[in-house]
Amino acid sequence: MELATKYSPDAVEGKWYQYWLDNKLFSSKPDGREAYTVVIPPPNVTGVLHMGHMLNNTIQDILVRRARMEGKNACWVPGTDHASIATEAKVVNRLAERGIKKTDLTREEFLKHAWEWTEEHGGIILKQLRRVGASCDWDRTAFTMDDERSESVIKVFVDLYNKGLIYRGVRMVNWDPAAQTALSDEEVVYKEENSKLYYLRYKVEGDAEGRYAVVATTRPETIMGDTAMCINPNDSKNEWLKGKRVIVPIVGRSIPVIEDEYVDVEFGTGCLKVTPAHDVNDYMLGEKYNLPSIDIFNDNGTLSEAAGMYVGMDRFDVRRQIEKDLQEAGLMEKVEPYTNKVGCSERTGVAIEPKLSMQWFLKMQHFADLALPPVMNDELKFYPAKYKNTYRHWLENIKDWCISRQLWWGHRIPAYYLPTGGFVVAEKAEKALELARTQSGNADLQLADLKQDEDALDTWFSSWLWPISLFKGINNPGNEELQYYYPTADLVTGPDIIFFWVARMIMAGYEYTGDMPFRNVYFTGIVRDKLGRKMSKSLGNSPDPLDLIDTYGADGVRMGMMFSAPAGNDILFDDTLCEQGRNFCNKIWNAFRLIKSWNVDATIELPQTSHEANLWFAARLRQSAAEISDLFKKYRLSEALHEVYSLFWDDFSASYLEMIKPAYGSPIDSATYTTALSFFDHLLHLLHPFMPFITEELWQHLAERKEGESIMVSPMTIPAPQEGDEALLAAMNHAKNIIANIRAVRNSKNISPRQEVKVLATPSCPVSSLKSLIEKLAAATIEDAATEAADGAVAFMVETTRYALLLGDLVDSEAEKEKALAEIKRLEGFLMGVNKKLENERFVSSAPAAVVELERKKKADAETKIEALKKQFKL
RNA sequence: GGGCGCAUAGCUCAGCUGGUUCAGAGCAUCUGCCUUACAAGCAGAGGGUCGGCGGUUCGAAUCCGUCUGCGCCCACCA
Repeated sequence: MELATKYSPDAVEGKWYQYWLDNKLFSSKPDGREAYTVVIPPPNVTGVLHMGHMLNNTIQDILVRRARMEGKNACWVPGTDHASIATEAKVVNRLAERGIKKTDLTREEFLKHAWEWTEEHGGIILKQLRRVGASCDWDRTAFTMDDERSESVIKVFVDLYNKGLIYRGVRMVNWDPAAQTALSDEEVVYKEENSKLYYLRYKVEGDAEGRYAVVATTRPETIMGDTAMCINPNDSKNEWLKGKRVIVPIVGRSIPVIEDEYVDVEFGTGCLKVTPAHDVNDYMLGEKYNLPSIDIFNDNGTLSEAAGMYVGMDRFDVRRQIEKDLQEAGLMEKVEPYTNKVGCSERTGVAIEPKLSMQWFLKMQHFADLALPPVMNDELKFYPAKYKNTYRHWLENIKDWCISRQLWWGHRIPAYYLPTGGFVVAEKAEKALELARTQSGNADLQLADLKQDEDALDTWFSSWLWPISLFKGINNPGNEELQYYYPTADLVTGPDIIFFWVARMIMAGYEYTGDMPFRNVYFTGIVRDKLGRKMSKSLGNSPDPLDLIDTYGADGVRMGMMFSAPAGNDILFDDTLCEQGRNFCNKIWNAFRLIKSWNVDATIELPQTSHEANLWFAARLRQSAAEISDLFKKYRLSEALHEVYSLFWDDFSASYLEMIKPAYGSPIDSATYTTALSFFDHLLHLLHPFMPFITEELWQHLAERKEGESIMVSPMTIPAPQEGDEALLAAMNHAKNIIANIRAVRNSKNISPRQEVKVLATPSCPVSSLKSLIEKLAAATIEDAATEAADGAVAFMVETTRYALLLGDLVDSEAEKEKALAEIKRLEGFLMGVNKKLENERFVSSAPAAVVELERKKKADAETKIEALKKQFKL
């Protein structure tokens, strides 16, 4: 088949993905091979692919494909997350567009809409992942709210409740007035905001002089909830307020002045208003001093009846209004501009309201104790390791996890309330009824008498089971699949969800399987634009990955992402990187076209230059493959890619192919041709994890393939580096230097290198002869050069080629000698240091044996080197 | 406020236990080339007191101290 001059991704990518699917090449079943398992960080079921997904899933695919070609049983499990708050918000919005309010619907009706939405939009993102080339085992596709996963979640809830780790209680929680639900601490993000600091006058009750205390606050709208004023007992300037009562401005209520060292003497006036219902610290003071608590807000952020004033107004409108009213009443001392940090909902963006409410909590200390040691002692590795610190800090200061959400979209809490008070927790309603009857002593109790808790569980309460529940490990502990695939190998995710997800999966892993959920965690960076800004919808600086794929091809975009994606570092994404990726595809394509264009003539003898080239590139390939393996082990994927890139471009295309290339129109000998094809095959294997499509296409062209064969599942067979490789590589470097010299001379004399020269020097070639040859070549016309070939000392041929190969030791000039002298001097200095180190008993006895050994080796190497140099230059 | 990390070419970064990768790579820039696989290409060139200042050492991009400037995480003062 004729190959197009330029590579066209469109003609290739869809075709091969379908081929892989048709031949079930992604699917995995337990067998005798070593398992390599990855579970996808489940994207939101209704989400669409963005650059973050692109990066994350490209990395996973690279790891999975590499493992597969290494002969492992690779299993990448895809799935989606129900993302309760985000999805529920989207459904609510859509209903609103149709004029339907959530409050007008029953739970069942609402859920019907939500499922409709999920089925309509769900899985779009999974389809998009196929365009990226993701080699997931699609037969295993899961959803955090499918039957298996839901059962697991409920089972775990009941189990933890029975273990006494889940409790219900009134606590100050982060309330999202837009979503009207509680949030966990992790779902609150602090944003800097320019606001004002209001100084309010609290008149002292019964003070003859009419004096007042001044309180500084950023939230004057909460004064209706004030139940005390607090001063620091050591604050001399407020000493006079001790034991007094003050009047809340406008409200007119009399409240006590209490004393606590919590109050910062330096802030504002040193007087703090205490609103136990609406501030975490005030709540603590309220508990300590037994203060009443007045909840002045409704769930939607408007003022409640309890406030007594401004009822029904929004909290921010009240702030503006009360500012005016205080001014008019002469109760406002002053207003200052003030920058503070306001906690906002991660999902809806509105300012969260600290609110007292009844919620479900999970005790975390037990889990922290389980999850900290394996990470700290590197049983479970983090890449980059710096995140170990972050992880430790969080676990050492862990707080209980608020797991209930006032949402309908999610796993409903399996708690059932008895008509007489109290509740029972059970997986199924029938079981709950049984328990309820026992608990209440009322055998006539009916299902209808029980009322199930209205709340749903935090989304992460299902995600934390993901690596286990995907293999049915909760409902069916110790089953065959779980034993085979678990623990999974690598988790690839962003550092932003280290607490939400990574830490909690580790906890659940140890709790429910007694083992880690994954052996390694690779933290990706955040994808930013080339100016370093986070990609966001509002900035409009986030390209659509699918558009990029249309332009550059999936392989090109994957290359673009990986070119600059060191683990844990943010990546500054730029389209030109994809362009470079696309160009590389074309380079590979053209290299293949060249090889395929040659006619083989079995009667031709193997030319000496080609022989040397074959030997050299084989050595280079072995060396490079070993290097790449090492980089993969260290998860330095970007560097591994650079290595493959340069191996293919610089060494294979620019050097090797040029060396073996026959004259135009001439045939090639069969030994070289076969060798070149085998090199190409090896290179495709090295490239495949990064660029799956073009490598499959070319691999299929490389030889006759049977239906169902694929590079994807064909093993990588590059041998390990061998004795003598280094000498070959050194010889090639030497040859390149000589060529560079020839070119430099030609360039300096403005001689066009239209026709270049292939030089072949034997090891016995006298250096002096070579030097004069270089001079002559530099000036030579083709005819002159051909004449020179008659000289027996150096054989060379006129060719249209760009490289030469030169074997043998050719170092001999004065300049080289000087360089050698300098080198000897440096080595001697080095030896001095090493000797000192080795003579130091403390070093020898305390340093690890391997380190001391290394020092000895370095010393020996240096000595040998000096010896060799001296001998060579007769010093 | 507490913790972690970063600063090397115009940009993005490598540089491991101090010397044997020691000042590097890719991109960008500039120069010359439509050359018989590839202009999505080829051949070259320029560009850095390794953030500042001190210290340790025979020797420092590398170790220590300090200052400056960034980034991230955690906590949060009303």
